[in-house]
Amino acid sequence: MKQTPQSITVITGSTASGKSALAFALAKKMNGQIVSADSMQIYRRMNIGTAKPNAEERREVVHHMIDIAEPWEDYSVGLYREKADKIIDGLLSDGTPTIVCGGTGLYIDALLFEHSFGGAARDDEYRKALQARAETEGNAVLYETLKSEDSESARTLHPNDVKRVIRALEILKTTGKKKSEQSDGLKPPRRDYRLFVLTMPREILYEKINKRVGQMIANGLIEETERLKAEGISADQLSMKAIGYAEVLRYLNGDIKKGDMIELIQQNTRNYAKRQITYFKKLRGAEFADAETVKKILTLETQNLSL
RNA sequence: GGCGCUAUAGCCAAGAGGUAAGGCAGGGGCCUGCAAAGCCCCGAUUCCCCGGUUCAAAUCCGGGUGGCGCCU
Repeated sequence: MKQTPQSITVITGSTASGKSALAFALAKKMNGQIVSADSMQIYRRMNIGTAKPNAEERREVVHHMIDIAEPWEDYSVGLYREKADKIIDGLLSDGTPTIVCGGTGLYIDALLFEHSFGGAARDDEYRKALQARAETEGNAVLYETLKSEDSESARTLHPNDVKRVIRALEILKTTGKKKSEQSDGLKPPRRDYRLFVLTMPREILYEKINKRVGQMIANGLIEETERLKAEGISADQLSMKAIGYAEVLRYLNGDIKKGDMIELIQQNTRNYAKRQITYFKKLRGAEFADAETVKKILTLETQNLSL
């Protein structure tokens, strides 16, 4: 992908890979703005655990797609793309350098490539019904149903991946069409982009993660979670499934000890980082490099651009 | 020094004459409106070492080594 004025720079990487700092430095230098691609930083009042840029940073550089939802709301990729798209189009139209930064692979995927998302919104009633059926009759039964109606989609899913089996059936019901028929196949790009994935040796990354979790606790993650809990936000809400919050909630309920809580957060974060990396590998056009290298590449390019 | 117990994967751990459960950590992967979620796959040709008994030993016997406990 060519770096044109109409092109966006995407900086991603696993948690603790240093992407936020790099994006910030870059935005400042280029006088650009940042569009976050993070499924948890969208929630207000969840600051410490999501490693959200602080007030100072947000004063210096405009950050979009942060604090746009309440912790009790159910956000989704579809909503994200809709809103982020408008912002990006706006920025590009008046020539503002646009930097997308975040670690939610699906969000970046949705921004960069065509996704029909089945053309169907959710149907909570139906989902609940199917969920109940899976629980009483077993995952296999539900899977067989999908198999008979949409064998194509069934083939790409595992019977135990109930969530997706349900979604495929949901699409079938609400649109009358098979999910497999609506898939976009090769997923053509929908924007000009330059996509960087920040890398670092696994052991170092894990060390950084472990350290950062300790920092979050010291910075008041427990207190922040207590405040959210006092607001009435419960563990089954999507926002509270976020790593850090989920474990602190268990600690506050007396289910686990503090030491175990910290270790659990660290471990879950490590596992998550691994999953993120797996996702990034399949993003087309991704360039993998360590933060220093990416910084050098981008610095050179922005200099060329301003000439 | 004597006596007792113990030794199985990076860690925890089942096993008790018939050909090495499981969990965790770790690794690989999937994903089209909950994605920090959800889901799938992968570790011991070998049980501390040496010898013996047996058709057959991680399992029984003897010796050695390490660990734990007790005694003097």
